[in-house]
Amino acid sequence: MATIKDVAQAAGVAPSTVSYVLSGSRKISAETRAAVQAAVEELGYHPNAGARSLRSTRTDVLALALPLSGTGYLPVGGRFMYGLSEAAGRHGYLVLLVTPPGAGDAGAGLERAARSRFADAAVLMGVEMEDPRVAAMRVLDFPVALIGHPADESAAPWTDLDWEESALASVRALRDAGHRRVLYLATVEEDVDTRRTYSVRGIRGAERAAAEAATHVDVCHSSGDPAELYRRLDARFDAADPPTALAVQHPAAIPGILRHLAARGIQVPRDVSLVAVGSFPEDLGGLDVTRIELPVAEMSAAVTRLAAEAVEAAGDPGRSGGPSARHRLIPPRMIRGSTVAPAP
Amino acid sequence: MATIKDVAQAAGVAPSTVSYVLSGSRKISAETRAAVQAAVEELGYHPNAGARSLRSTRTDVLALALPLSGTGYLPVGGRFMYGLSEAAGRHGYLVLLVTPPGAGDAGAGLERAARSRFADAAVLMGVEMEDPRVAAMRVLDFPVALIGHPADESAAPWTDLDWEESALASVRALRDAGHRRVLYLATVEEDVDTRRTYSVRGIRGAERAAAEAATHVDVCHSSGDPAELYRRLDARFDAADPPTALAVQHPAAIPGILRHLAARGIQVPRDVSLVAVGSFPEDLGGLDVTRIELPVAEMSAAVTRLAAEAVEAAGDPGRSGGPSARHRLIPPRMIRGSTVAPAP
DNA sequence: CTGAAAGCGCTTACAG
DNA sequence: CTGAAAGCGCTTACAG
Repeated sequence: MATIKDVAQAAGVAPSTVSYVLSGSRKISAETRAAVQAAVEELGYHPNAGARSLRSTRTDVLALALPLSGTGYLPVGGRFMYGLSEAAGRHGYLVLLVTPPGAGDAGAGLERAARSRFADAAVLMGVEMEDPRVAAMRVLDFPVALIGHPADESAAPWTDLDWEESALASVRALRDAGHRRVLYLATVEEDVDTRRTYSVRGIRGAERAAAEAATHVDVCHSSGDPAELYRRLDARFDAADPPTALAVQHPAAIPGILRHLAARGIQVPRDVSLVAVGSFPEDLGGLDVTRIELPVAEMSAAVTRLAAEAVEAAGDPGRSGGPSARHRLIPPRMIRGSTVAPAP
Repeated sequence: MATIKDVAQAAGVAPSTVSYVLSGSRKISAETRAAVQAAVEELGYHPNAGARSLRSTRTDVLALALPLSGTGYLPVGGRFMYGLSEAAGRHGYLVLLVTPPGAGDAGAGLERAARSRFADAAVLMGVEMEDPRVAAMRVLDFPVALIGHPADESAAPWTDLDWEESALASVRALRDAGHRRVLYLATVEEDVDTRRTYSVRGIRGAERAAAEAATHVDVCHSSGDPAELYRRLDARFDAADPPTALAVQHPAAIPGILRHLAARGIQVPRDVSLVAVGSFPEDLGGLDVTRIELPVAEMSAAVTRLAAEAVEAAGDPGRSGGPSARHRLIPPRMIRGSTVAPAP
């Protein structure tokens, strides 16, 4: 593989000059620059990543800390990996996947990635309200940006869909259609239990909706086990006062829910209205569901920008006064489908 | 961040001794080793990745070349990212995502990753029958392993589900249930057109099934646009001799297909039987579909092993005689669900 | 069984 | 406008 020396020799200049041409951090005569660029092209030269990072302490890599799999949001993980890889690429970053450790200690793989300087910053997925990884990275003085809206908004830069407003808007849309008994199906309970930000904030929004209006909102946790989920639904629909509408923050379950309800003779939207909270079109099996979509591309772009800023800030001296805690909270956008009808 | 010098100082030994303790490539007295390990622990030392790779030409990173998104297999990408990250982790590797370039030149991002030595080897997804990335990486002498069964089986090490046998087995299962007119719904046509290995081989299997037996097999390409897909289905079901069974290699479309057929009064399995070729349970919206599952964990483990071997081989001298072209072709395993019934 | 030293390929003050 | 030189943090022959 060609090194900077090879390029320098081919161009008839010093290695340092090649470096300056490539970084653009010094004025170079047009002649010299052209010669160097020709040599670079000719030799297919790309600077060695290890040498560059050793010297400059920049790797041009973002570590993406994956959430534990096995939750109801598995498909989401894949979307963010794609989305972040693309957004990061536009900023000149590559994305390194960091799988969560088997047990206990939050951020073992992440900590290794940080301490070994595999990356310049970490992007955290599956963020919890009080996420231990944030503190762990702060100790290491390692920049982070979160996909998730943590309890302490100034703990680290973050971006998220406004799940609280999303849940609220979903219930309101059903209320405005005349529904007075709404079942809010939250995320799977593992996510609730670990206090994932989207779980907690979605439920919070549902509870706010319950408090504000003439609509009764029953909050029920979903389950990764369809049979268990259907039992919970049945309990509600067997009750004296069954819901007339559903807001569902577990979009992957929606096709199955519709099938289960249909088997009970319950049609959407004839008998029950439905809104999906934070979904992709693909989650819905081609159904034209009224929904709030998860803006993955926008969130990926935002978190990349925040991470890049955090990297810059870590280099600067003016940063010592604590994290700047910029964030981007994305308001919900409702997409009207055909699953909301006036209450019977 | 602690360096090897800090550890050496704390342990009262030379830096080289620390290195030897960590690599295990030299006999070290128990005393010395204990002192070094204590210092490593104490300081939370992790060797700098850049320095290590600069010196040893090992990065402990695998580059995962992503397929273009937007195909019918988007969810699959996410599964492999998770699966590979986990499998790679067990072999001591981290996974770096490499997004395909916007246009033309196959492997620009990949080529950069290879030339800059961001990784020790590349794992290719979305492999085409004659994949230009394989040749590109060979020129660079960069090890690869493929998730996909290429035309030239000895071009590079690879693993794949045996899609040809999978399609064959699916049609045979339907034939054995008495079906004589089977519609094979292949992958989305973009994948067929780019000659993705799973597309081509799935169709090949369907055609073999057509040739071998008293069953008529109609091969139809799927579409990422549901409306278009349903038009194609309608054309078949409106024909004089409509199919009595479907084998579907586009699992994400199955919930929608069932809904569309139901709207036409066609019930599964009463009127039409169905087999899914290469799916995940989640693709199927909780339906108990008779299917051949895509063994992501097994494939991830296999491709990791192949990549690791390719890295070793690249270091060895005995390798110059061309690629060893090991592979692992995984036979289909049929999971019986409730969507296959005797032919009417 | 352990250490001193060279050098991997860069970047960036220092010098002119 | 350009170059010679130091050094980032490791690994690994070389030496004892």
